[in-house]
Amino acid sequence: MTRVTITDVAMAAGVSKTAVSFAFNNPEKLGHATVERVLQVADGLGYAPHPAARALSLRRSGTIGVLIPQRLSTVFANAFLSELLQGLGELCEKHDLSLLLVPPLDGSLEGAIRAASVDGFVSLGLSSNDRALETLDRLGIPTVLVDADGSVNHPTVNVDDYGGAEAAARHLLKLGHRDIAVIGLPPTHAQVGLTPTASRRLAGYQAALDEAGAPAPQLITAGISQAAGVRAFEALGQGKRRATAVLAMSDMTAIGVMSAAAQAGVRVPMDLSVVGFDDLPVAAWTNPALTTVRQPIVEKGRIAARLLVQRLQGRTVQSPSPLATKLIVRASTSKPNSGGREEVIAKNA
Amino acid sequence: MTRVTITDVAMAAGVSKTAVSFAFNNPEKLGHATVERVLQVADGLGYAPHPAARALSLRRSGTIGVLIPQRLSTVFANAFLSELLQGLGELCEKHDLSLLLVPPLDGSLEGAIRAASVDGFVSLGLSSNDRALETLDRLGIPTVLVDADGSVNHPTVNVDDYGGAEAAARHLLKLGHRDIAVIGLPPTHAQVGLTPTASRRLAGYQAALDEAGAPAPQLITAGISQAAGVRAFEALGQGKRRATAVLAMSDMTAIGVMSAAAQAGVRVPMDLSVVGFDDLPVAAWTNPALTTVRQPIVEKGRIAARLLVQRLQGRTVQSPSPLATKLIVRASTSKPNSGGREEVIAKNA
DNA sequence: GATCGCCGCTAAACCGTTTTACTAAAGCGG
DNA sequence: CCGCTTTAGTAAAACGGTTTAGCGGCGATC
Repeated sequence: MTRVTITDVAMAAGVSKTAVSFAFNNPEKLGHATVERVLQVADGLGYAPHPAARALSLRRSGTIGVLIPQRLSTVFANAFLSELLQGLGELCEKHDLSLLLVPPLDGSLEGAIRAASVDGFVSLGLSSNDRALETLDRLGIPTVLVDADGSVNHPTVNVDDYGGAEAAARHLLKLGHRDIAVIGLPPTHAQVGLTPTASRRLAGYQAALDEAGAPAPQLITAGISQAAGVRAFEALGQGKRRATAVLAMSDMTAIGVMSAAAQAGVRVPMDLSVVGFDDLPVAAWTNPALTTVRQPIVEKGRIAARLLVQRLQGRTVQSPSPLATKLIVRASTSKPNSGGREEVIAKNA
Repeated sequence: MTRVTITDVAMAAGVSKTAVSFAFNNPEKLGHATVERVLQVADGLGYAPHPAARALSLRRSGTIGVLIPQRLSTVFANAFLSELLQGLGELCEKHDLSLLLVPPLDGSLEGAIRAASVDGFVSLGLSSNDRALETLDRLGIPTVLVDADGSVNHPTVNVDDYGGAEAAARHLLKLGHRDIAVIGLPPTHAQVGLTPTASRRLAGYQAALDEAGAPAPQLITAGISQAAGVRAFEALGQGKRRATAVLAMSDMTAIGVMSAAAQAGVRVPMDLSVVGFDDLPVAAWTNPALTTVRQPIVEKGRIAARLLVQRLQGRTVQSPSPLATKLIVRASTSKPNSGGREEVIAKNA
């Protein structure tokens, strides 16, 4: 039992392949009666055009790829991608496009790129020297960058990472913190240095600290996951002068820090203030609710998809200016030592 | 500037197309020197085989589709899919497969199915009478069902929804609740009745209530999202006899109920007990932490992917027995009126 | 009454791979 | 030096669609 092809339909309807193709795609080129009959026969046989054959002939697949620099099990543990896909999905559905998730294949993003049958890519967090970008250019596949360095070749969607980070650090400084730890995003797959996002945020933190004459922060490089936050909390303890506040570059990391803190009997925010980044939905539900920097992730996805669709339609597009970020102050930050262990115990007694 | 094809490489290397193909796929059929030269030339030209052409010729695309019965922006608002994709992704990466997200195109899942260039499908929450299933059968695409009715044609991965629901209801009954509301999942796209999952859970709730001789629950049909939970909470208020406990079929819905409750000054669990379903990571972080039924979503994804891969390799596979669910008791449930508003106020006074 | 244009349809080329069947040359034992 | 088997490579036929160029027939035009 093999798949029914256009030839089968043509024979069954007593017409040529061309006629069948026209019946579906250019019905006005055929007599009304013929169209009717062909469609009837096709339906009866359960015919559906072979997607790959169609893609080969049309030179388009109706699919856009999402280039993901890490393993799916890692990256889906963070709601960031979910949010982005909401935005991407919204536009894709509007334009009848499918979404292909493209993680590194066999450890290599470049291989995955070559193997993906897509009309264009939305690529996440690639720095401008990434070899994957080079591959994209050589293949000439339209691409929109998200969370990347500015690029001449490709439109790029970014948020104001620098400003958001600066606001977060200033918030802590204003509360009176001096000893601050920064938990950085680790380099992703085959990335030489920091991700573009991470380095912009780091610069923002640094600027605020410098401005206030605060000492250099303890820099901890952890992952993007909750588990990474736990590890980061442990690293925190080892410093001679324990930081009173933590700036995390992702909400999930911040959550990991908070849960590890709770485990260790360190109270947030009394003993340790924690600031996240992203403002994922979950940030509002944690206990205490997380102070964090909001970035419009869904909107980022929408814009990226819109830009890509426009490029696919042949229009030339420009990178939008960075989207605004905003500090959302909730309950995970307070003045340092605003109720240390002893103090709390005393109160309860 | 057009894409470089196998013919270009062949000409540049002074060999036939066949030789180029062999150099990549059957190097042992060629002389060592030739292979070397061809690969060199190909690399120099930046050649990558056209995925669609390859798929057409090989009769496989190296992609598996995830059939999603709702819009991406809806379904990604719930971490359920993220979890499932972690499991699916894990196995796909191991087997060098990509994942294509296939939501209803233009409102129709069937159209999306026909247009998708995939080797197989993992399909979510389709009931056995869904027309999409019929389409899959006619096209003869290997499919594994998740959260579906048992099917003769396709292996199916399910969890013990009935048992989990029963345990949840019993928990509330044991605490002393009698007036219980059930918040059901709504029918998904083009679904005639409840989703298979929803009806199994409903049966489980019902069985426990019947067994205890409790009155029939107030049945509220809301969505899967947090917003749906908020709506459900409002519907709750309208009944003459206000329920003292809520059984939600999804953690996100439960969270929506809790936040709406907080907004309305109704305290959880003192005034209202809430039980979720899924045990998404977020359930542990809410305030109060959510009592819920745990199901192994990641594992479900892994198993579904493994089954599909085996089918693709030509092996015949059997549906595994339903995976265990487990009630996780946290802080969102307690005895009814265990501290009603008045009581609390009195205490504080 | 020949010509023009239009309608309805088809043959054949093309998209870019893989693979089967075949050939020319080389190696080798007798 | 002659047949026989490898070896190294190629031509051509798939795979299943779309699209271009063209062809016969027929009513309207001059």
